[in-house]
Amino acid sequence: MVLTSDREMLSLLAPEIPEILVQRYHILRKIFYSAPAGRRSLAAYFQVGERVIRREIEVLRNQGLVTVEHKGVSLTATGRSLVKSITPFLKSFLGLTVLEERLIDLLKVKDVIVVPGDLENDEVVLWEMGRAAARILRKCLKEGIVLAISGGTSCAAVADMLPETPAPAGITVVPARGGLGEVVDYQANTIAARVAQKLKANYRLLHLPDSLSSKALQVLLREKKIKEVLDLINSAGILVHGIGTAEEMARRRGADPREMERLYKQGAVGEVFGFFYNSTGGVVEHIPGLGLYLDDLGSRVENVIAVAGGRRKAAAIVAVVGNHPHDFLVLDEGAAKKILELFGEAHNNINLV
Amino acid sequence: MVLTSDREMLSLLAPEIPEILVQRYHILRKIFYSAPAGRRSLAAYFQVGERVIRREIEVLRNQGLVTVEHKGVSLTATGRSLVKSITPFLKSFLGLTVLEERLIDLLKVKDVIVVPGDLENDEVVLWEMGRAAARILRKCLKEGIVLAISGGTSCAAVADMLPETPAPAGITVVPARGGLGEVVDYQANTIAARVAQKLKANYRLLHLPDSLSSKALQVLLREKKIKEVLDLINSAGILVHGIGTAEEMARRRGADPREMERLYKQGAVGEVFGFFYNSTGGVVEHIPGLGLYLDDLGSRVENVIAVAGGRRKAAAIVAVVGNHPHDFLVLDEGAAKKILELFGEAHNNINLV
DNA sequence: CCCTCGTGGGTCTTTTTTTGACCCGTTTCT
DNA sequence: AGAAACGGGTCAAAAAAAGACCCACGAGGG
Repeated sequence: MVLTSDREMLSLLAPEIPEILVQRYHILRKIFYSAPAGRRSLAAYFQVGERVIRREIEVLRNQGLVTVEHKGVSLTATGRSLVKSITPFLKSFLGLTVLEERLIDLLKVKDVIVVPGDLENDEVVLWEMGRAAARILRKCLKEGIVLAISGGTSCAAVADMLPETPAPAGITVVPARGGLGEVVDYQANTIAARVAQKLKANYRLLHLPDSLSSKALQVLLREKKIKEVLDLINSAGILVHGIGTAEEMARRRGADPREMERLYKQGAVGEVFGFFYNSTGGVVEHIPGLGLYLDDLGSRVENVIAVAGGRRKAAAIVAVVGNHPHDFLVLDEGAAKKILELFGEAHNNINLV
Repeated sequence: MVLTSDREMLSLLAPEIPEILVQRYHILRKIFYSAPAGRRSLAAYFQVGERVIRREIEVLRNQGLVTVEHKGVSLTATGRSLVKSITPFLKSFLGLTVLEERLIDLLKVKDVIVVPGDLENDEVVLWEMGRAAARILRKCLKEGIVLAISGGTSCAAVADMLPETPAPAGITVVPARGGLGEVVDYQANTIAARVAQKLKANYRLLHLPDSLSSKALQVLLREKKIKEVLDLINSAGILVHGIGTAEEMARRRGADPREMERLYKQGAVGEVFGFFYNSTGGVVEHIPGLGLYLDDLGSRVENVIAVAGGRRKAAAIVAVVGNHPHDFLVLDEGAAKKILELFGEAHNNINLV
């Protein structure tokens, strides 16, 4: 037998390590995002005994990674830098590197970032995905480029996690589509504005609902102001978007039972921008809307960053990303593993907390 | 704070790891060298409870690294390959890489290999040093070259650990000096013969005691057979030698108390080939002998490999190697750390079993 | 202002793990 | 044949981990 990586050696020699490492990292990461954090709340969060957390905190404090005050536990500078920089290493530990490579291969995309954890069990994963996507986003930024960003919690996380460091000049941020849903924080307009603010960039908004009758569309397209924004959107050089499950998105768009049934029969599993995709990546339905018009997503846009997490989105991710020339995909471990399951692949990875 | 290596990160996140790792590796290594090994003998060897070993063995067996039969515990193929290939990784874990770099810098040698463990506590370390030196030796072998090797336990270990894989043709192995001491296994002649056998090379022996009167020397030098061997020795392209402490070597050479006193007063700490070095590397005494005549060791020899281990040899190693253009130095962790102590350097490394 | 809530810390008991100390049957080598 | 060494089993002691609780403190809200 040939031992390839240091990680393998370590796991072989000390099989108990990965678990410890992962748990501790998760705790550290949680503290990173929600400091100051209390013992009890952490314990509740990870669904373990308080004493367990207590012990871990003690270790971490001895290591100088956290400080513990009356307000709760926070990270030291070392701790913060550890959370930020440990990912590549931890990833190899969790077998995420392997996951990423498999997904790049299966989905034919440029790059895949798998964030450790499961969005559905651990809200921190969402922020982590946001950070990962934000990192990619920043690398794609060029002077004078137009950045289109869609709505949803994933894109909101990207906006949240985007650092406020200086960006190239002349960037314009636009929402990829019109308004959808009720929560203002998750609407494309809101997110676009927040991103623009962080990048110190200009932004234009689309003050319209996403779903309109064809007639209304025709009228609005003649509006100069709206036309301008739409042109901007369609000249975007970067696109950041989430991915929805067909069912959920149909419901959110207020589809009636008949429409739902039709979608189901057509095998729709994923949705982006009002396009419903079946599992082989075909568009089965299209809700007319204002904004990015792409039946082949990303063919015109140079950099597309898709962000989605959670096991339940696995099929949707495959449907949407797997058959389009997306450049980047950011997802979580849960979704990544589920996708491999869908492809009938075994993944003998370390199972974690 | 900037985190440089994965090892640092791991040690920071899980400080209990290194210890586990090192202990388990040491056990594995011991089994590697003395399989089949019994629980009780291992426990006695490492001076821990039998049950501790038992538990470790269980883990290792679950990992498929060892098999346990009635004869004792042995390594599986995986286990063997682990022991052989883990060294670089483990070294970084033990901070040995740092040690090596410091020593290269301090002693001004081409390369330093530090073997984990302490020769004085763990006999396995000797074999490990032998293996390390043998590896270097094999790399230096070229067709038609003359290899001179001296006596002592260290060089014997090199001979033992030398694999019997095919070597370049036309190699001649010679003892670096005449006979010394009583144990035939550790005499240069014996070792040279064993090395030659393993390399399937020719060898010539020096059937003479190392210490002779000047008169006898003169006579013998005129002997053609002896002259031939001596010429061979002095045309050596590779030299493998151990390093002795001045005190020990003087005693072994049968020095009387007066001579001992003189050596002590002259500050002799190290010995090689009858040359006694003080701590600054000066030759303070020279016992005339037959063989390699080098007051500047290695000036004519292309590749010199010095092998020595144990804390008590630290000063000797510095004296001998530190001031000569030796190419390679193989030593153990104990000696390496002691040397840094001698140089007044702190070494905050992981302390092990 | 007090009162509540969440915080870290202390302490006790229970549970689990680890370790020590045996003994036993078998194999191996002398 | 017999001694020595092997793995394995077992039980009790010890240690470590975890659970459960209470306390004093301080921030924030009524």
